[in-house]
Amino acid sequence: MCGQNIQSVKVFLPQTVYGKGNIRKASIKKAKEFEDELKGEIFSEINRKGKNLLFKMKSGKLLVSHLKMTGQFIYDPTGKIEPIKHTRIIFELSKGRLFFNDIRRFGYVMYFPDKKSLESSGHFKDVGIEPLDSELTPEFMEQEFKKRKIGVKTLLMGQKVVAGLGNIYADEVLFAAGINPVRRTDSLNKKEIQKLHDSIRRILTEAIGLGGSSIRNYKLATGEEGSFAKMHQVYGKHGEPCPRCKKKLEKIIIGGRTTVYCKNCQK
DNA sequence: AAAACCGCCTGTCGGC
DNA sequence: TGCCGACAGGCGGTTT
Repeated sequence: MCGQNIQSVKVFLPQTVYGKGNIRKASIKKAKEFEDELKGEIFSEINRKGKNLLFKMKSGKLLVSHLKMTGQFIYDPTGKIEPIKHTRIIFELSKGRLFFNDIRRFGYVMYFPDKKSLESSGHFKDVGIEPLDSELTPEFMEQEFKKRKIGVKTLLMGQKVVAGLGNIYADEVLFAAGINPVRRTDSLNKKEIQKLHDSIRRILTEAIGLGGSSIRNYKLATGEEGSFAKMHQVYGKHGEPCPRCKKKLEKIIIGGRTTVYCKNCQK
């Protein structure tokens, strides 16, 4: 896909290309702007920051995308694949087409004219350190944990300190570390934070190796399914016996999200 | 100021 | 069989 020229762009769902905070202010004009600005551009590189995708054009123009729950990019070099009911954007390329599909309309693809405008937008101001980055040290975590009075799962789910953990991995990591998800971050001691840090590294590394979790049809870019779901210890298993102590796994709601943990093993 | 809560979305599934 | 409510969850915006 990189090196390809964009012949034309068609936005089918205008809210897909709105800026942060402008989702409600529907405007067809903005979609037209998006289409016009990208016409003739050439894809040069694709990167990732937390859960965001960053597409860079040869001219310096940028696209920032978040897939949220159900978004997907499909590149079809043959040009034979047809759009589906949930196709929100089509990029006509010099060779084939790129689709942005999204069933639930949470995802977006935002346009920025250059790096400076992206920076000044503050779009990434709440995206913290990558969980597998060597900069995410136990010492850094301890320092961040100390200055907050929120539950440890809430912190892991928010992206401000650690970027990229969602509901599945927050639950799995806390189980592995033996930490109760409602524990306040400022109550965790050095040893617990060390264990949490190690669990984050171990579980994410393993999950990536297995291609992720692929619950409910989520797939890899290749169309294959990840197999980490087989390794889940607690996610989606409330009512079942704890794999460690055999006591019943509990289900609670934290921040509106289902949380499964073992009352006995997670202190 | 910080933390908790709400709303956006549609497909799927269980219960009646 | 079909309807209908509950559920799935990232995270910005709003309320407490």
